[in-house]
Amino acid sequence: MRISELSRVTGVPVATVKYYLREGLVPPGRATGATQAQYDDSHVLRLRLARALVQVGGLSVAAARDVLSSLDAAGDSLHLVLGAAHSALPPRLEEDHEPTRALNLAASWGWQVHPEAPALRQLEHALRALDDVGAPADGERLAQYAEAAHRVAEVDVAGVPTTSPEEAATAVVIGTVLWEPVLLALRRLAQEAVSAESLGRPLHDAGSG
Amino acid sequence: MRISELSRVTGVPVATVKYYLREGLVPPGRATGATQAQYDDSHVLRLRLARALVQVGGLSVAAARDVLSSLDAAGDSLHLVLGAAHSALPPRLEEDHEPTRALNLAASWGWQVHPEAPALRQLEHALRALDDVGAPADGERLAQYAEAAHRVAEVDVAGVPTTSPEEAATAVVIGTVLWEPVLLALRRLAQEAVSAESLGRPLHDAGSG
DNA sequence: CATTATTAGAGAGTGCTACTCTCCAAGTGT
DNA sequence: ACACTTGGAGAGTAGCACTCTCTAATAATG
Repeated sequence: MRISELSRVTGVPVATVKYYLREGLVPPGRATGATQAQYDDSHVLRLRLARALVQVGGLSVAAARDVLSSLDAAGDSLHLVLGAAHSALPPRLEEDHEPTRALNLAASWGWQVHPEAPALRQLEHALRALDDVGAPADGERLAQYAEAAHRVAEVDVAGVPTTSPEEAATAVVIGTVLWEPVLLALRRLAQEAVSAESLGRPLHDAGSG
Repeated sequence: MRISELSRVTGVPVATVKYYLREGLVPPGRATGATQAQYDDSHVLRLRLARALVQVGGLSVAAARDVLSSLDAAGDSLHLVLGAAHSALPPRLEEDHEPTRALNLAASWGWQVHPEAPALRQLEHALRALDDVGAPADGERLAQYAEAAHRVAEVDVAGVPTTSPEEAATAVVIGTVLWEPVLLALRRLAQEAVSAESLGRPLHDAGSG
């Protein structure tokens, strides 16, 4: 197919497809002439994945490129793919501190993590932000969060197919990046539901009594 | 204190403090003249909260203003504060579909949610993105996620103080927006830990066998 | 073969956001 | 008195994700 059909099938504007092509999110089509190229189903899938990483996963175009290219070159290790995905995910921290607290917490839960893991710094950053705001994280709440996170992570890892390295790598990226918004949406939904039954009504009624 | 001290104490550049003042994230100081104003501890706290919402929570300046102002006018209902926080949180969806699947799921778990809840549309959007990418969400995984999300939400709601409406409202915002990155970081950390023990080693070894 | 539409590719332009800089009269500290 | 700081507002900047424009080459059609 040509670029206009690729655009029509995916719903991504032609100009944007060209932009993604230029930025390397999508590999070039098979050139059949100086001003002509052919695209196939793999381009369709790749473009959709790129689009989802950017629009749903919240990755910048540059970050999405990194993740997608790690996906190409990753028959070797799924850890590299996971690392690439983690490095690409927001938030992007400009100033970072030594993740001492985060390391201690991870150790206290028996989690074996690389000391340079971006998630460690993200956790440290988030914890310090809670301090600054006058609401430091308490251990109990953190432990509950950690347990929930661990449960989810187990599901994530269990969901990775062992059929082929390519499929596995793609599944890791999807599981890491695209399931994240699912988790956030579910948390917010659950907050609503829980607050409706345990906070909303009592507080509403308590207003006059 | 004057603006330069406010800046020094919080680590936010004077120019940025002025910008936040202009945008209404931080209330004006008590004017003592045409070119002089006094700020106090409440301004310090407010500035830190604004900064955290923007830099850690990922809110836009406009969204942070909305959340913070809902916080001011919310002795009435914590639901309004929660709703404001949820509406302000990314991702910002431009095109949205009817959240039929999300509604069904919520109902199937017995979650009572408002049909117009932003989180519903976010969930619907995320589910469709998974479809597009050729990896539709399976019910089992969703159920596991939902259970984890529900557990976290219960902790969130339980952590809201009942001392005063102001404190409660602030706690809701902090719990919703600033604990979100904590959860994400923990999930990524757990993914690393779990994948190291159950994916990494086997796959590494299997490379040659 | 003539004509019209489409295309690849690259450069430039746009709209938006979050700052950051510049100014200046008014006020402060010594 | 006089250098220095401040509040406030307007203008400028940088980065990002597109989006438009242009050109020569090709495809489609009669």
